[in-house]
Amino acid sequence: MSMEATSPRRTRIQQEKREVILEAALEVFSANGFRGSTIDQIADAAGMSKPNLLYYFRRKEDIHETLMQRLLDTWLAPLRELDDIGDPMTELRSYIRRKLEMARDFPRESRLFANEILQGAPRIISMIEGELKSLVDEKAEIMNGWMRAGKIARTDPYHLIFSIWATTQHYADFDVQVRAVLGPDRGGEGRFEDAARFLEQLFVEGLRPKG
Amino acid sequence: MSMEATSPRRTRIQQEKREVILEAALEVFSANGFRGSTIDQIADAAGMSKPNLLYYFRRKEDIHETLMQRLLDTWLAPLRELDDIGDPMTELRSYIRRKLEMARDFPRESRLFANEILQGAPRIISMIEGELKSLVDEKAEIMNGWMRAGKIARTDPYHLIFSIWATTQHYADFDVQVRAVLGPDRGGEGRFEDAARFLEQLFVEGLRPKG
DNA sequence: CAAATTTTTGACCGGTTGGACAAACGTTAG
DNA sequence: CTAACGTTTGTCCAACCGGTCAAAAATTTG
Repeated sequence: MSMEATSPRRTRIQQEKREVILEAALEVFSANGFRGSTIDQIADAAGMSKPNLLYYFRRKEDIHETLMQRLLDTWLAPLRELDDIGDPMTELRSYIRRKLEMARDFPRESRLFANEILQGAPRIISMIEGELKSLVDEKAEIMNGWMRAGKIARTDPYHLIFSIWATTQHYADFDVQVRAVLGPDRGGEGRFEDAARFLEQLFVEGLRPKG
Repeated sequence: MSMEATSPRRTRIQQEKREVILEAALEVFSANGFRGSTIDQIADAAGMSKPNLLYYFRRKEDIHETLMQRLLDTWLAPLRELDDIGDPMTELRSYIRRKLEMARDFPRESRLFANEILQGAPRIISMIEGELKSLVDEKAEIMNGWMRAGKIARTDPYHLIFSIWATTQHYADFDVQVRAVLGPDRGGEGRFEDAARFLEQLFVEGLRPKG
């Protein structure tokens, strides 16, 4: 008599297999997009049959939805850590570094997110307008404080956040292009070190408060 | 007896209809991606039947390929215009402005390109490794000259170009997110003006040569 | 005009895809 | 052991999708 409306209450096997499926789905979705991926591909990658996979997730969309919900949490974690306790410029440099590390260590998550936004964010628009916007509003207010205190240059905190997102995620989402342009010699793992150095210089100098 | 191997030699109707199809395909592909788009959708948007569309483009891939070839040319035009005749900082500011204008005026083209790169650029990897890389190499060398002459700060010209691409294209590719975060008041057309002001400040201050 | 050529369409086809289903298999508790 | 429950799979289906084809309609050419 297990009603799953209130709490899922899942078996040990169900928990494990769902994790396996989500990992496989992340791989497939991030590489091919939602419509470009098939349940068979995900089932293959998860090492099980298609009907078996559909026993754990009733519909293809359910997998994607679960993935996106978890994604936003981990994806916004770096921004959540930014607060006005420490030195402003140090806080910003840490944020940029953490965001770049996420692009390096979790490129599939970044591409999954980019794919969704590119398609108009049909499945997560409410999360964007709600949770994400609130967080950005909150952090933008902190930055406004830093500007009033003369700790960083006066500028638009929203576009500052956008530019940090854009420049860091670029190394995950446009990885193919980055590696192709840098060539075999400079396109190796060291490219993230180079990017970190460049971005630190750009933002630190770009936000240095006017004397 | 028209062999189209050497030169296409197309009818007036063929030229016109092919343009209509490409315009419709740009709309559909940029919104849904290649695999997410159907020939029927494109035919509908072009105001003709599917077999009729297939009379002008034999395969779905042919439409996409034609679109991508044209795209790269117009997309790289702003970078092509950058040269070392004028003042370095003025050149860079113009480049950023032009690139941002492209994101504003041709968002579909930007999203089509982003979609392709996200999927690993399967259909245009050769153009990226060839034409695009050559152009970037050439312009990076110009920037190196500016740095040696002390006109702009010493930094990595490749990552500088990446950061300009990333920040400007962000306003086309992540448009939904940008508008949602800025909200109804600040998310209107004025967001491009705000972005232009912010980016100008960031890059001009960030690249100011050390005295 | 009439013949030749180009354009358009309805009908159709084979392959793929998301998903349903019942039956088989495995596991656990009494 | 056996009944109950959880897991797995083979089979099937309807919808969709890219593409073909023959024939009709429109246009161009002589």
